[in-house]
Amino acid sequence: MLKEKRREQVLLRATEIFSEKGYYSTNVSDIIEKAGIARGTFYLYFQSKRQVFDSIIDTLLKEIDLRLKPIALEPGSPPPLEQLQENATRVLTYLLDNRQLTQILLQHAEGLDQECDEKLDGFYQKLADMIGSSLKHGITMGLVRQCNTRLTAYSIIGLVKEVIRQLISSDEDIADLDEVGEELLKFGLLGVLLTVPPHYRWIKGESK
Amino acid sequence: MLKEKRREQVLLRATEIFSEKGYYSTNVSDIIEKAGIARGTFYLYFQSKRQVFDSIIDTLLKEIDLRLKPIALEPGSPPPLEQLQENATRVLTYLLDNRQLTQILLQHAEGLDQECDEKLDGFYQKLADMIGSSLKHGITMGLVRQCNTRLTAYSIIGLVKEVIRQLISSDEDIADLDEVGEELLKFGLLGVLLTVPPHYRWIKGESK
Amino acid sequence: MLKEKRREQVLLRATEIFSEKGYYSTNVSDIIEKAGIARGTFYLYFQSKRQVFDSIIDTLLKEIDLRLKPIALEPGSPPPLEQLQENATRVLTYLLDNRQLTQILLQHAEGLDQECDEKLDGFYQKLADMIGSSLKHGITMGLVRQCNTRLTAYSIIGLVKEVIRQLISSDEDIADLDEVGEELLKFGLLGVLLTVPPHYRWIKGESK
Amino acid sequence: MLKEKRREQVLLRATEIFSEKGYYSTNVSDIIEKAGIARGTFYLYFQSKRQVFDSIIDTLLKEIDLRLKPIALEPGSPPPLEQLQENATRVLTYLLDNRQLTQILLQHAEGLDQECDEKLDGFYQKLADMIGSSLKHGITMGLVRQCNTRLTAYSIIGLVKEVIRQLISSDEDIADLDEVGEELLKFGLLGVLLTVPPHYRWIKGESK
DNA sequence: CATGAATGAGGGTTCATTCAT
DNA sequence: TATGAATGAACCCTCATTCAT
Repeated sequence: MLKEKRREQVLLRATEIFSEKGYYSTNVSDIIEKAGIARGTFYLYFQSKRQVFDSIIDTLLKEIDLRLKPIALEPGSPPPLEQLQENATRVLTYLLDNRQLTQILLQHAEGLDQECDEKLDGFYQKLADMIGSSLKHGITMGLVRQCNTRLTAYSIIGLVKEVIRQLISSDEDIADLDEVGEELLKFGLLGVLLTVPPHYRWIKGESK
Repeated sequence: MLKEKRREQVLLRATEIFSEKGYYSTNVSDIIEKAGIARGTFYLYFQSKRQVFDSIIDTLLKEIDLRLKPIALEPGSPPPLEQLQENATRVLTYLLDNRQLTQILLQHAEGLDQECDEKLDGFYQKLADMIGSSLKHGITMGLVRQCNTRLTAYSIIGLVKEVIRQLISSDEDIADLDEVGEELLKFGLLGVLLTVPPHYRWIKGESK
Repeated sequence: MLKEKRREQVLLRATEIFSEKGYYSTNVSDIIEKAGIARGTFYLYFQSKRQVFDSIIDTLLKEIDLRLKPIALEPGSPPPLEQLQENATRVLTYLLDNRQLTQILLQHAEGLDQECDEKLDGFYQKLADMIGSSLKHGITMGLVRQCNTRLTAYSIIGLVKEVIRQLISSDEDIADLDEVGEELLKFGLLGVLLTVPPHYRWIKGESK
Repeated sequence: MLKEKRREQVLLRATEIFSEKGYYSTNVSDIIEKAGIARGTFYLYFQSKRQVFDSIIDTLLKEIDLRLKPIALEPGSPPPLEQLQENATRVLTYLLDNRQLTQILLQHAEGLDQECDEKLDGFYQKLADMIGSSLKHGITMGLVRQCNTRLTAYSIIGLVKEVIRQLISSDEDIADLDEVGEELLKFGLLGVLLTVPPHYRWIKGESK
């Protein structure tokens, strides 16, 4: 449909500008100018400037969601870790293929206002739940060590977010995405230590 | 001096509001109302609304910096990991004791505009360098496994940022900060695996 | 075009107010109120209050310029003095037909700020050059007595400016513009003396 | 008296700034800073910023007035023209010795607002009356040709104002003030023509 | 559907003046 | 008398949104 196409056009242009300047520094004027439409036309397709931003965020979150398949635990399914990594790969590929969207998500959406924050919180919580479940399952299976799964899940999310932020902010094409993925995975799975110290409280004489 | 005290008062109030509503949604009117001063008085202490925000951020970054002592490597120094953890503890304690400041740093400063982003980038880069150096040193000493130190450093930063964000956004008093610290440390050091798998490519038949 | 017409409307109203109150005492509120437009509309047609003023001045100077035809010296041209007087008549008629503009030029533009002063200086300098050239030509032709042409040119300009200021400030319709013109001309050409005194230094025994 | 001295100091400094930036662009801050006094102190000596300006103008007009001696017509007095020129010399010397004051008078006072304009109008009118009387007397004595004395008086004032403006705006020290005076005088007395044309209507076939 | 002129609430900032010390 | 912190009215300008064409 033509209407849908036009709307898409505007969203595309708006994404460019939002990703560069953020929500508040982007004017409707910027958007309509770049989109080549009239002021009034803009309001035919969107109710407000804010709706454009929300639209972009919603689409993005949905796209990420689409790439997150629940970990199948039935016998015969691929190993859970493999499934987890496939999820990660799908999402990361999408994010790196859509840098402007990712930029908006990581730099401009967070802290925008309460409404937006709640939306993101919900999303990350869902993600954390998913990761947490996998961790719990891993623990049950004896693969994963005992840990606070919620905390660990958020650690993983934060770790990935920060690295993506870095990858994106530097304009360099990611030389070797696979290497990055492997590094992250190793870090998440193995930590930084070369060998696990023989006794656990090796740092200082902690009582706990 | 009295003048300094007044300024501090305004900064305190501004911090409250900025942390709640972010930079753009906060009006000078909000600040002066909450601070109980007249409009003109505000501009007696600050050149602009933006300067208030910058002042807050700069102070915060400086306070964090003060708590980051370079890792001493001389013989007789405490173990590097212990020093690293002490740094972390000092910073985290400060951040959790000043939730509003932390909220501003993590939620509202990032993506504010190019200038602010560059400031933060510089700060995190310095932090990453510090962590990276420690990692390199650990590798040399045979404590830390081979890894991309820069990537790993940013992973650690991101991990900590996200967990703090979570701790702060939930209004609950952190039940057991020590536990959180230990969990993070374990995750960073050991990863999530219970045992290191015997052969390295245990996930799927990767070519690399 | 409609847009141009609206702009003209605003300029007209602004001219009224500027001529009465000067630049600084005129508010944008005054202008939009008198023009019957909304605040935002004003900035649709002008970038700033200052631009309105500049626009008025620029147009005025251009209109004056249009009425100043260079003195033609080719054989067959009308006598230079006649051309000069025609220039003067054209300009004066315009100025007296547009009293508010003239008021702005003579009372409010001068001393507004450096930028405006430079603009006016440039204009008057050009005018002085034109008059100066005519004087030089007159001297060559034996019509005009030896004199400092630059000084004399500015004298003429000042003389005219002041008289116009007077004509305009009194609200009375100029009874007899022709008479005024002739008086000015006579004064400029003949001075005030009835007869040239036989010897030059007739006032007091000057050494020079 | 000390109080008077302090006040004088401030007026001096204010004169500097007003002459450079004009009334509206000069802040009380500028004045007190340059005068080295506190904000409150300023208002001990002056009721308002405007009063400072008025004070300056009033003093200036009074000083000029002091230098304008009425033309004595009693037998035995010096020739009126000589008296007139002495007046002019006294005033011009003062104005050129006090360039900043003159700058304020000629560039910034005119058009400031109605009140100030009326004050100046009054002053110039008085001046014009004085010159006009002399002219009338000259006519009676057969020295001066028939003319509209009021118009001619204002012509003379305007002529002098403009030339002074020029002399002052160029920072150059006036090389030869006497020469300027003589030029002006010649222009005023003789006009620009070398010889009076034999028949009066020499420009074009005017009916008058 | 499309346009773009018009709107006006609201924002940040300035600055002459006051007043408690 | 001298100070300078405090005041708040007023200013210019922006910009998301509306609406007549």
